[in-house]
Amino acid sequence: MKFDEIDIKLLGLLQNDSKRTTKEYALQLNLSVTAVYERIKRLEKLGVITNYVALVDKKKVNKAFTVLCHVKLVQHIKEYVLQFEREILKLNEVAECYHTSGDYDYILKIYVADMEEYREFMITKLTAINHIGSTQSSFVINEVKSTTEVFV
Amino acid sequence: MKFDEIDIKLLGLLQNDSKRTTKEYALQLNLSVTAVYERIKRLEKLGVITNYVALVDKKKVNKAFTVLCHVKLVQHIKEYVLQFEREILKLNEVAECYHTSGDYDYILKIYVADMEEYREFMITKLTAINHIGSTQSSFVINEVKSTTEVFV
DNA sequence: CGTGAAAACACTAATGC
DNA sequence: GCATTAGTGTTTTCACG
Repeated sequence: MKFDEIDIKLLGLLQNDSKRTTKEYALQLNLSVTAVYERIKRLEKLGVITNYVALVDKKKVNKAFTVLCHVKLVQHIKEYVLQFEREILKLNEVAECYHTSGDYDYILKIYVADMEEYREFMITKLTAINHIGSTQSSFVINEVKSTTEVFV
Repeated sequence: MKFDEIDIKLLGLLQNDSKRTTKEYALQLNLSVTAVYERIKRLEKLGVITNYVALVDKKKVNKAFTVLCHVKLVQHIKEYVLQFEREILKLNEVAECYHTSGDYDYILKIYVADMEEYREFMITKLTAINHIGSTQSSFVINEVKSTTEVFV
């Protein structure tokens, strides 16, 4: 897939604010409205842009307590892996879950209200999943950087 | 701040797809177009919805190699912390950076094309920052779950 | 890629429930 | 706080040059 300078700039703009008008993007890119419109449609059709979403302030909805939790399974049997992953998908508190190399098997990003809610989550939901060997929770002290933008 | 059931449903809808028409949301919520419109405006004004963005498929833009990098500083002096954080903000490859409790000081999410680009990033950009004690890279084998939604 | 025109939608406002 | 209606102005969308 080939992207020129304009595509890359446009992706940058759309990844930071998708609610502006095509006219505004056109002005910034020194193009006509249709040209921009067609580029956007092309990026959508190609699947480069997967969707458009609203971003929510965690503090305003009382989910400002972020935890990065490292999980190790007791064994790496396919059955255990699949079951763990299936269960994780059901947990709304888990925003992200990555199967990783290194000391732990999985790294999860979890949004809850506070420590109490996290405790509750750990006891009743996370460790309720079978085959978990150990967990190590890293509490987020400060969000230095947090962007959804993939820099092309 | 108070949110009723409808607000919560609406936030869920908008966090998953913000490009639908007010009419469509109205239908799903069994409300009129104006009612939904006013709720959205209220959520925006209150700062609950911070902005709207396009999400990009990392694979399609050749940034599918995700690394979670754990960073430890040599010392936790304010000056070192601030300098590190200031430098991190400049690195486009770093999508997220959290100051955390636990064994490491920071956990970073990094998007690059492949291992080679990661190596280059480590050498020329990350470890070029002063006061870094040690790093530990966890490579993402599989993205089990990845959502921008904050579950209210 | 640009122009121009029609269709769809966002937005505002007023009335009444 | 919501439904309905009506009206205006933008924006999206698309045929065509």
